[in-house]
Amino acid sequence: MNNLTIGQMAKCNGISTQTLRLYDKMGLLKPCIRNSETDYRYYDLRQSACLDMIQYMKTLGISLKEIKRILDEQDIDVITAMLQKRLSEIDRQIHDLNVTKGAIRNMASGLHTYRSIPVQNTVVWETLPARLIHSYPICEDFSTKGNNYFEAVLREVRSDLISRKIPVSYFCNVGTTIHLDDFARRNYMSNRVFIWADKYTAGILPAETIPGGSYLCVYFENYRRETEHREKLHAFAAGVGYRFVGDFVCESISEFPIFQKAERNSFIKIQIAVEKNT
Amino acid sequence: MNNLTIGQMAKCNGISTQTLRLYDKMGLLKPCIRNSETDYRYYDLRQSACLDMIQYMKTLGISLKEIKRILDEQDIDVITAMLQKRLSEIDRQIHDLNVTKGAIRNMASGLHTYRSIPVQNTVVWETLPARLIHSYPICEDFSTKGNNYFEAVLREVRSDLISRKIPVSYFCNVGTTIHLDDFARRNYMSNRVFIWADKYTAGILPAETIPGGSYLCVYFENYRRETEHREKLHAFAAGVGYRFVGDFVCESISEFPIFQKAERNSFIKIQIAVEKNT
DNA sequence: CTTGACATTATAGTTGCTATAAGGTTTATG
DNA sequence: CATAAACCTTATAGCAACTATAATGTCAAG
Repeated sequence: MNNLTIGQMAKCNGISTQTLRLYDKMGLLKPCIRNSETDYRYYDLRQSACLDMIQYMKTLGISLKEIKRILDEQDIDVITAMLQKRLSEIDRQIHDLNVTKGAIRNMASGLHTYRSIPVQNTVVWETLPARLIHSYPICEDFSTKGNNYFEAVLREVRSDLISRKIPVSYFCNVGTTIHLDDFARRNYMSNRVFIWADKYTAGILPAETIPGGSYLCVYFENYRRETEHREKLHAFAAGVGYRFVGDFVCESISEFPIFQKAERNSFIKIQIAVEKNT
Repeated sequence: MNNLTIGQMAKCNGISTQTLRLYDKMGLLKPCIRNSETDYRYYDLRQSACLDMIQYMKTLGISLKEIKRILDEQDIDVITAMLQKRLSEIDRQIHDLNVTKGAIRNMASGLHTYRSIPVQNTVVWETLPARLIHSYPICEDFSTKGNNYFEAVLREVRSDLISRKIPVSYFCNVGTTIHLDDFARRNYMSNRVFIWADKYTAGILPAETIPGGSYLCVYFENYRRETEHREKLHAFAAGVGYRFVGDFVCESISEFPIFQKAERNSFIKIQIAVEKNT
């Protein structure tokens, strides 16, 4: 009958000639006729049915190798099993994409906070809601042991998250706390590193609560200035007659290695719960 | 201070040495020290911060090239714009995955029907619900013009679907109808090709209804036997005193180019609405 | 009979790695 | 101190599903 050249067949099916040649080479779809002198390929329009099937399986996310296997084996059980497998893969992909969406929103909101914060390097008073965290107990003075040591601790936390299959994005807003009494005595010994909890991580790690209430906070941009700003909290509280009623919290709102590749550079918010002296 | 070899740095960050070398070559992260004699790379643990950022952006689905651009440009606006773009990409991906899920379920149910259908090549009586379709008017007698001609029509439908950004999966269960009067007169002229409508396609193409009711149906496996089975419908209806009250519908339930690469090979259900003669 | 459109093969490029080869360096052990 | 194990270096190829290009051969129309 009227056979089609590779170009015509490609046009009819909305694919490229290269793709048809690839399918031929892979054994997915051979042209029904091959001119033995010129090596030209000639297709029957009815072979489009096979191309339809291939394209369809491709939209299901099946690899060409698997498609070939399916076309070769001709077993409905194999197809059914493959469809089920693909279905659960898709569910996982959708789940992952939703997690990623959360991570992106989180990063965007950190950047937004950074740009819209009115005052940096100054004590501000905020009412904060109760928040959930997952914490890793430690007992280190980062201000004397140094930034390098902090990184080492972070590496351990990160490994733990990965081993628990928690997306690394949760690692992007890490915080530390200092026990109330230690902070009051200016003994700046961090007692835990934490990440924020949400409904997804709550099922994987046990969560603790940072209570809500009145907080004194300072927003600033460099870890090295943490000591300086902690003193501001002390001075402010003393000045207005507040006392500390909760652990000191140091929270990384946004990371900026973009501005300094050599070491961690965060936009930081330190905070401590206070009450009026009675 | 204490610098790390590429292997130690890789281990700390849970990535391979090859990946670190790649990042170096791409300019994403250069080791802080390079021995000019041995070319050995030495990293500072604090450079992990940059790796964290890279890994984080990777989980957002950003390409290494883009990540490099972001690290180089150091512009928060660029980052924010990128995050927004990525967010809408993800929404589209989730949408597409849901469409794919529907397509897989559809294929699986076709295969299931094929395997669980009790009787093939025999007239059965079914009560069918009303169904929505999108149709392409034609005026062709495939039984004389041939299978090849049918393919040509299908190619046009397919192109139209693609141009309207309807997933090709909808093309996988295509059907044809013959007008009631033509069928009754044994004038087997197809008046339309259709695909099934759903909530997704309904917003893109105008939908028509195939009415519900009592149908005489035949399930069979080869297009070539359609004429033969149409006669069975005529004979059965005449035998039990039914008359045709709706268009003849030929529906492809499942495609099997797997069993015959040279041409279309479907599991087919033909059906026509009937009522008892009064 | 030439011209332009089409066909052929072979090769390289895309992405973000991983794997391997062939060779040099460091460190630990006997 | 010699040697081996463990590490480092560069360069190259492989993955998947194409796309792009080059160099060459064939076909149909004017």
